[in-house]
Amino acid sequence: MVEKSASPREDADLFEISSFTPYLLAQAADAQSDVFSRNYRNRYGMLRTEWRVLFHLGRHGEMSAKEISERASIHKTKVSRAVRALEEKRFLSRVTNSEDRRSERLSLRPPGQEAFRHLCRAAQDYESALEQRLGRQDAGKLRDLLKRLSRS
Amino acid sequence: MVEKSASPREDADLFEISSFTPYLLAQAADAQSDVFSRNYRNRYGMLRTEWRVLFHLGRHGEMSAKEISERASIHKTKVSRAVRALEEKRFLSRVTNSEDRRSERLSLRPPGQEAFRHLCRAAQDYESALEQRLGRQDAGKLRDLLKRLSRS
DNA sequence: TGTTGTTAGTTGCTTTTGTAACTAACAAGG
DNA sequence: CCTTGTTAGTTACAAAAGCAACTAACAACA
Repeated sequence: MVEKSASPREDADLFEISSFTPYLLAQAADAQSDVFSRNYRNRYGMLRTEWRVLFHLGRHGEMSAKEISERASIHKTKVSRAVRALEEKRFLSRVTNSEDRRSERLSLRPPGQEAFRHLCRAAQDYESALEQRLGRQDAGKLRDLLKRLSRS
Repeated sequence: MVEKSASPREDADLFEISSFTPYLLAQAADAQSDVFSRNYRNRYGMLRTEWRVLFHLGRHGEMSAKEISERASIHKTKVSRAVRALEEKRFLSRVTNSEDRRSERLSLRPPGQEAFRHLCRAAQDYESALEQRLGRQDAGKLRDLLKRLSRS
């Protein structure tokens, strides 16, 4: 037993990518958004940004595109396109804000509210399944750690 | 104090998107890859998939595109494009496998090895900073949880 | 008013990703 | 040898994201 591996570098210099956090994050994010959002897309034909916008409008009520953009940290061009898509699906209505005619008050129409309720149920089911898988404690810990990471 | 909020839905039906795991994952993944990979891109002009491929070749030595694709769970078309880009930067060489001429043996050239070493150092620095921020215990816990999530 | 600077939102263009179809090489059986 | 089926890798096309430039509305002030 002279050599343990045929790796091209000394072990001291090696770094295991499979434990590299940004890599793990990307991997996990892909895996989970596949599980959830792909599913969701099939049902309502919505893209990820669209259901994020829907989520915010459903949860917090009438607001402007700017507010959504800030709250959700989504770039304004993405919000703009998502709003248009949701309007075309008749999920929301836009009314020019009379106080400041540059902006519009966005709000969910009944079909949008229905989709929001359905989305909430799906999200809750998803979280329950996750807690089953990771355990209640660890699922909570994960959310906590991810929140801390996002603030940077 | 009659109403606590002007939300359009009953609280019982509400679901807080800011605690929704797939959403938190996407947010955190974006934030962290910004911190790391954007930085890295500037230095070597590489995209995320490119340095992932580089990582695998540097760490495990000569292998085929197929093997990279399997080990790293990257779709073969992405690997194909990354390999071409790395070849154009003269970071790797491709030699047709004489055993099976459909595939090629890929290996890092000196500049690629240099980039790999630099990447390892940067990744280690990144992880150190993360451990400082989250604490050693929690950083480890995070990696552990993310690994469990990826297996699905 | 008119000028300058800022903000909300949209549009156009370029880069990147995802998907499906394709080529070339192989393998097994007739 | 000639099918038939499979595999490694590439290419072409469509969907999506990122970025910069643009329009319209506002605000402050000479």
